[in-house]
Amino acid sequence: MIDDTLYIPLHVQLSKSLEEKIKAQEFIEKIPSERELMDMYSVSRTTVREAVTKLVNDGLLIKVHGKGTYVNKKPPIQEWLSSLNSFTETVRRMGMVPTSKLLTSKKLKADEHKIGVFKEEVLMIERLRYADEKPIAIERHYYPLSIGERLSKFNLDKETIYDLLENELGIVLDEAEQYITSKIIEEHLAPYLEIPSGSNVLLVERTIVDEKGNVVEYYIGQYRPDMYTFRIKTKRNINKK
Amino acid sequence: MIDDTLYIPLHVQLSKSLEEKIKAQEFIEKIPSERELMDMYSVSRTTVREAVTKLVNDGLLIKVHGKGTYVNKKPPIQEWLSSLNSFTETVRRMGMVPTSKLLTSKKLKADEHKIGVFKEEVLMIERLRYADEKPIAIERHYYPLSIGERLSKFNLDKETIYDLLENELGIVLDEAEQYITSKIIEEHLAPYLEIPSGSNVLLVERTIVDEKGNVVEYYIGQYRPDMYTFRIKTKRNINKK
DNA sequence: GTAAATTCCAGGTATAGACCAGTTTCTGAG
DNA sequence: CTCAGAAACTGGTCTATACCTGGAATTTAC
Repeated sequence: MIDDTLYIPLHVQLSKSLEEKIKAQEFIEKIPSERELMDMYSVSRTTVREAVTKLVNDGLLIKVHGKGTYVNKKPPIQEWLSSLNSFTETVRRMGMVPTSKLLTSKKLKADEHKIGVFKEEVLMIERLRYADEKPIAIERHYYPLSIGERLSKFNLDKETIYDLLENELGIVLDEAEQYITSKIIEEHLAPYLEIPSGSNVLLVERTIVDEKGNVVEYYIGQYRPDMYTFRIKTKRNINKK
Repeated sequence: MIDDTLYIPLHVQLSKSLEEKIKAQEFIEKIPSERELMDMYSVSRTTVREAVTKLVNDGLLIKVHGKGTYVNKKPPIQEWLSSLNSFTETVRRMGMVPTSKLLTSKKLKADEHKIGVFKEEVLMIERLRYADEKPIAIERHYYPLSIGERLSKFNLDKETIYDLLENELGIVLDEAEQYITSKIIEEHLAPYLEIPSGSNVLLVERTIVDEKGNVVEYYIGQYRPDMYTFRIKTKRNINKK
């Protein structure tokens, strides 16, 4: 079950194994106690706790002192909003496989979509996003042409856009301002997400700027609320003095 | 420096001590090695690592294998209950007048609803929130009785609860974890928000803990999505070199 | 019968010690 | 003098052990 001849740390192997069993519904509500896991996998309690702590931080498990460790039944995908993450990163961290399908990629006059942040032409990229082959969201990215033209040379089905921006185009994503609300899905998009038209979606609107304050991206995402939750952890006094 | 006669766990004390020193610029770039910290504080390496790991997760420190642990010079922006949480403040900033109507205030057994967030009885406060006399949200706050009984002596139609908690009751709100998603409104609440039953609402779920990790509040808010948007400003966390 | 005490099992904290894996620095052979 | 290689750092992994606190069931006392 766990192989210590591999180079992979035991707590990582254990963590993955637990994650698979959770997804496979082998643990429905409660997972075995830490001491039981010690025996089951023949590792020390420290290793068990390290593996479990990882899954707790990822939001998959919830520990209750004196009772046990439980499977979190909230929607499977939770986006961590205290740092700027992409769909790809988020889905992957939840132990699922993210994929994309490119729907549209075209130039637009900035005023067509009433996008105040851009003045001239923009490139609009529309993608359908999947997690484990289930459609989760429709995302629309808008870029100034200077960025968009370089971006459109890549395979946007495979690549994660933010990696491309940062690593291939050398653009630094610095700050983002996001709005989250909910609305009725745009009629023609309902079939893509495999939900009835008239359903509600989570709407995310985002503007990203670089270090100099230039708008790098404007983004609109529509997410299935039964599959996606935004998660925010805040702590006081970190930057306050 | 560290007192093990207190009830506070050593790794928490150490973590706080390090956090203070980081903020006080006592560690400018690199913090002492784990083995040095062991000697400085007379604790085991496990304890040191636990304390450091916490600060790494919070984004204050960055570990580099073989080199050392460094102070993150771009700590993530973490908005507290400013734009994101305080209904009162948010509405006021939009130039509207926030008001409240107390719907319910009663004691409940804790066990029906939640897994282990509360152990004993709780006080539940249910309020209808208005902006310029239009109903916007229904909020439910749950408090342990020790807090709830003191809280219920105040006029909850007028006061903002978080001000009361901090300024009147002297309770320190330290960390909050929140989930934002969307769902169908609870049938009986639809008339309060003046929307058709079956409408979608923005759902916010939140747990706030104090410095020792005790749960101070559990909260559920249901917002009219046509009237309310959550705004979050984030900075990309750079975990590289 | 019911309430208090006991016991067991859960996670929480903490120690000491061993060894592994990158990185830098020192050192000695050529 | 150069530079390979050892030594001496760093964090990373892992074991074994001990005792604490919280929750719940069971036993015991009244």
